[in-house]
Amino acid sequence: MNKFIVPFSDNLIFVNGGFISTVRSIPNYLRFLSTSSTATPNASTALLSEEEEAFDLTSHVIQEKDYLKKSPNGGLRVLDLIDQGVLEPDGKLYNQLLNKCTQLGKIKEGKLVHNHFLKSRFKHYMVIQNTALNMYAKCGCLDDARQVFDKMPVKDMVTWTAMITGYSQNEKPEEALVLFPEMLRAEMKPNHFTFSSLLKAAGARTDEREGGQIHGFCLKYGYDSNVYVGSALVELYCRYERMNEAHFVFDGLVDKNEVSWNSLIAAHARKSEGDKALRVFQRMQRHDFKPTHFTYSSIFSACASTGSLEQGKWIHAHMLKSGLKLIAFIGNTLLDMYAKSGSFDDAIRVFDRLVKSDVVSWNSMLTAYAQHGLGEKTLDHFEKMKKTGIEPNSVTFLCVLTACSHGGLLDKGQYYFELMKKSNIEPDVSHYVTMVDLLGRAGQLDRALNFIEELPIEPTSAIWGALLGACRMHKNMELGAYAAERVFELDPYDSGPHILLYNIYASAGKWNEASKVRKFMKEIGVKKEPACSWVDIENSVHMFVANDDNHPMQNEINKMWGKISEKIKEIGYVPDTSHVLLYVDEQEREVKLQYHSEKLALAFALLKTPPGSTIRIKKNIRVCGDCHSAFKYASLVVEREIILRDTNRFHHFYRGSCSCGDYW
DNA sequence: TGTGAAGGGT
Repeated sequence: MNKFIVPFSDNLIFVNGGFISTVRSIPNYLRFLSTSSTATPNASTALLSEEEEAFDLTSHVIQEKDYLKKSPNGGLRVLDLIDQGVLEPDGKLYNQLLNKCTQLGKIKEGKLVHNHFLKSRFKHYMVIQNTALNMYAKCGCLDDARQVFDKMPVKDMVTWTAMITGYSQNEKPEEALVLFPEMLRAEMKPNHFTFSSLLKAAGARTDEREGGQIHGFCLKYGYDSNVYVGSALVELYCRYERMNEAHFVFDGLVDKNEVSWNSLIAAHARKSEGDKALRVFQRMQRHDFKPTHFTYSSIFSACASTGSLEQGKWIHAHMLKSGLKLIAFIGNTLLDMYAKSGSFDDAIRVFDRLVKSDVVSWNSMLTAYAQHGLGEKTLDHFEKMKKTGIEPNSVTFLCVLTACSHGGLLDKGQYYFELMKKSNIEPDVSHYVTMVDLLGRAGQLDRALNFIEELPIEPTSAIWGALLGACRMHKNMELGAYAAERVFELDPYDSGPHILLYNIYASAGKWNEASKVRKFMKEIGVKKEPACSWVDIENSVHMFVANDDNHPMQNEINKMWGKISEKIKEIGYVPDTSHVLLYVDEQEREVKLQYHSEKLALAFALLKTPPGSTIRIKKNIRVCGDCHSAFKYASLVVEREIILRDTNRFHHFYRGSCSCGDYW
């Protein structure tokens, strides 16, 4: 493991892993700051809404000043009372008022209080100036905060830190980092507050040297063992996706708290490392730390990404026992986990039990309906949402349009696209892609092309890709080739469009053209992602790749599929060999079909799960037409519900039919 | 009387 080297001079800056660079003076440090900037969300006011409803500046002051009880008016009555000479203000009062405005995000009132303060005899009080600066920064008014900062003739360490924090928390990491050397030049000594904000800022940028340098300063000033700074360091290395370093810093922390644990769990969740996230979660409890909203939110998100339904259910039970309320903060990820793992009914139950839902909860539910092919139900849900007064946003409309596209609801899709524009929500690329998909799937290929040509933006590869997909579906070779060319001009290295074009040619028997596509792919070095399926059995994931016969139970799997195949043929299944897009004879095509990864996964699941239980399979590409047909018959023969999640949506096979109504 | 770190939907 690498050691951290402590710099003992301002002229030397070291980072994790050893010496990176020598900086002779502080201005040189600035050269390390590149210009790109990445955003970090700030959710500090997430749980304030109930208190906000009860906003009343006066009532806040009343608690401490009895004579104000006689003044029933709220809001800025306090300022009037000062003007009328009824109330003699002191510095503490201005601070209280400014802080209350900060806490409730009441910037308009805050500005009035600030202006009043500037006319008062306390206007030179640095502490109150700091409070005002902090108020502007917390409310996202960075220009106002900066104005306060620039006008302050005397600044202390809190002034500098509040400004740095303001930038850090408002997605201006570069500005935060630039201020640090200035602060040092002004001979201010940074403290643990300064470092936690600087580390957050550094974590939002791509140049890892910056974070390393700040880490060096933390060590130099002796703040690395502070619990806030330590957690920020863990988070920094998580943001850089350097998990070994993150664990190394974490293990070295004498003082850990929930935040340090949550950072690690969230980072593994972001990287879709569900098993690692779960391991940290279990360790956290062994060390007697209580999981918080953040912990559960991350854990459910990790389970959603890996489709670990059983583990997710176990943690859900754990959460219920802990007594934490099902607020949107956790509920939305829990809902998403159930939806993504195919437990649609559980997703609805979570939604219905949410203590307070927000626009994300509604959008998540809309997504769940849309992905399960329930077009009309998605639209009902959307109408219900509007009645509750929750404002739809651009994601809401994307969910609605996706539902229309997947459900074949052409007219309704067009209606909602217009409604979106009328609601002053500007469509973005994702909406345009969905509209092309909607028109294309419905077979309106010319209209889809027309739509693209009239777009107010330059069409992207995703937009042309949607048209290409539709051409594959409707076997339109000429337009497909045209769309493919546009995609290749914009993004030649994505394998998907090449495969689509190959499939268009191959399914039409145009083997010369098809082989040209293969040749072109080889020339530019694009490789086809192998098709694979997963099935989760007894807490372990089993993966199957098409035509792969390396599984230890391969013989049993083949025998099982052989049995199923015979039975489904008896009731009408006919292998559709047009889905084997290889230049091979008919008999070999049928053999190829039976080794499709989803069929192998299904046969294995039938061997390993009790009769009657639901089978859940995941696939990395769209299900093929033959497998879709075979699964419908299989669900009848084996009397099981089979849920298949592919890249686009869910298919629920039950009693011989599929929830998608064969439209996908 | 003032300053800090952790989560989510297509």
